Amino acid sequence: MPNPRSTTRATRSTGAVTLQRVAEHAGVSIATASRVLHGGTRTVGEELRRKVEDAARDLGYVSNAPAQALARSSTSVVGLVVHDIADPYFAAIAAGAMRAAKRHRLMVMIAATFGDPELEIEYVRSLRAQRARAVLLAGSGVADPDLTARLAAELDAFRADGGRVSCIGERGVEPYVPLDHTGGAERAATELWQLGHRRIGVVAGPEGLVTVQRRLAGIRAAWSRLGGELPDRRVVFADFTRSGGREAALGLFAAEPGVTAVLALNDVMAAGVLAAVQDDLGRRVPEEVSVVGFDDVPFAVDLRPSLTTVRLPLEEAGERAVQLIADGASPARQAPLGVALVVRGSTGPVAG
Amino acid sequence: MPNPRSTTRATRSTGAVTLQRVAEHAGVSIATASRVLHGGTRTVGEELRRKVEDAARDLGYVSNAPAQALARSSTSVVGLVVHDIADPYFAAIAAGAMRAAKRHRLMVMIAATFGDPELEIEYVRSLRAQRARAVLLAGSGVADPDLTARLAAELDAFRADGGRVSCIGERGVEPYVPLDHTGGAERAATELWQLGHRRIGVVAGPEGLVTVQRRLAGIRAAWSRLGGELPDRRVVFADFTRSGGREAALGLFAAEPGVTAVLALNDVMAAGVLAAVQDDLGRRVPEEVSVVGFDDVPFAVDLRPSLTTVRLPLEEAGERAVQLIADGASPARQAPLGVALVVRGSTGPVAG
DNA sequence: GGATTCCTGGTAAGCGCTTTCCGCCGGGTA
DNA sequence: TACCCGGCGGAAAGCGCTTACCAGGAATCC
Repeated sequence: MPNPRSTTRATRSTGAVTLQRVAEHAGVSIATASRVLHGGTRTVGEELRRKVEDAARDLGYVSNAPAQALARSSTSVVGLVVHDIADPYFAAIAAGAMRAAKRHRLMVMIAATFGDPELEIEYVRSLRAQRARAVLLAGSGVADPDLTARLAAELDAFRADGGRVSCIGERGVEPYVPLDHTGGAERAATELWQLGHRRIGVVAGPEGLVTVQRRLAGIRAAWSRLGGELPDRRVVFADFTRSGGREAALGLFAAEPGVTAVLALNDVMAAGVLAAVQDDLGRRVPEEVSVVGFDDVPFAVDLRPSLTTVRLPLEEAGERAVQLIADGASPARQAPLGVALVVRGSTGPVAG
Repeated sequence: MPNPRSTTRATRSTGAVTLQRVAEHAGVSIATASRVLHGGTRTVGEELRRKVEDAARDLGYVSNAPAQALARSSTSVVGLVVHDIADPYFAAIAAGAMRAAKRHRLMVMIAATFGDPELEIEYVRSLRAQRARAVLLAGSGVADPDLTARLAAELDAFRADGGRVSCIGERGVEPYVPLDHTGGAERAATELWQLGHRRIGVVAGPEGLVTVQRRLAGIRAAWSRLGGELPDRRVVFADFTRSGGREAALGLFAAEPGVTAVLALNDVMAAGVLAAVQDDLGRRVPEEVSVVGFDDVPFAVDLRPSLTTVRLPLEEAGERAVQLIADGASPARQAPLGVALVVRGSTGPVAG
């Protein structure tokens, strides 16, 4: 008896219903049982089919996914790698992904890196060990050649093992769901310019993140096109969190009190900025200071004043990313998802 | 050649590094290789150990989790069943769970039921097929005997197959992480009473949810203990969403304009209530109407006025639930996690 | 009418790993 | 010197499932 658990298993014999048992119960070969229950390409006669189905029902058969995975060398699991699932940005993406996964009868395994790129690599590796059907990278990468290369190597290995890969936002990985960070940022900056703001500040996320760099580039591009100035001291980097936003805003206004508008690179930070400006600094929004966010997470509309922000169709992005993976084919470039500036109460014309 | 993929695999022979290959490369038996790489109980001599490790590294070996799962009949996957991962309540629980999972080197598979109890059962079944090590039920159940029984049956089957189960909040499933919904609700209601409110309204979630019933029971208990009245028409049920909260509040005030305070049964609904009261109805909070939420999700503090709410330690609950599962032992009853009323700006004394 | 297809059911060879034996070897012990 | 014991390596039997291949029987074709 090579496997000691077989003893154990005999004890709870009711629990471990195998295909074998079903086949015996139905009086057919296990090949036939397999064909009926896991639908191969072959047809099975009406009578036997019935018998097998009845037996499976009677015994309460549930297939053994690992065994199937081993035999078929493929699973129905997709891995989703995010920075932090409690962040509404990633939660929205995950929700979309899970919705699509349900349609495709896939299970979603989520791994949170908490911003650590090493962990991201480790998780891809782990997903490879799981023989996940695909991995979906949701978070922005960092602009580090070494890390990028190591991740790429891991992804290649994953693909070599037959897995698919997709990601949200451009990241040097194909296929991906395009997200126009730059364009959205340009639009936001342009809006501010049109409202008459000339001295704006930027509350940015971690400097290394590609997403941050893109959004920042969009702002810079728009600003210089319009003829404005954006000195480095008006751009402050912090964590992509509420307190990061609050502290960054405080720092920004301490150094540059004359700023009339601040662009936060995501809504969570914007919430912090709003708190800093109104509660800590006692300035009114939007009369004295305008604030713009990014992402349009669900609570943006509930901030006071409600937040003007760049809407990113996050749920849809999540869905698409899964489709990309599931549809087997076409890593065909798709139309970028529409980003739009949602103008709400936190922005207004610059004070006379 | 029984398996057609073996042909395919031969093609990508670089990708599929098996233990077998590692063993050959190292010049040892696969038993030894297994012992070195997957740490059995037996010791392996220094020299061979080295050889195996080198071979594994050179070849880029990654173990095949499904194969291991089959051989050991156990995995390192835990399933987490939530209603909706985009809801900050569940996102927080998930974040905690994933943090703990990382410590225990477990992978988390998340399934979203979108409130459908049938789906919940289906997912438990699916997790059973995956031979998940455990399943963690995060959402509230519905108070339906049939559904409850069927879920219980599925969970028993899961356990019979060797899986563990735990859940957040009492649900007739052991072990569980106690969450004092009732006590929290009592505290919130009491606070309102002490502020002088006598005519309060409740904006509740779906009537069938056990959590909703508990919270409601807490409010009713406190209210009747204090000597107040809470007629049914001042309790309105709706979806646990922002728009559910908004519409419910609108309905509540249409029927009972004299209400001076409303208790929303979660913060997301409270955001909707705040919008309805201030924007749609034009009443001031807290001067004319006080609003209390539940859960203390991250954005509660950013609502205007910032939301008075009952804090539930959600992340911690998620962590504990995973620990319960991982610690093998002790389904010992633990001290309930502390709930606390966080008084902020949305509540005030009843208008003279 | 005999040979060829089809169709459908069964047999059995793996998928990649774990773990039980078994055997060998060196060192105590009697 | 004979014997036993502890350590360490390997052979091999599965874990539960899929599927190529085979084998009859019925239907089809000259």
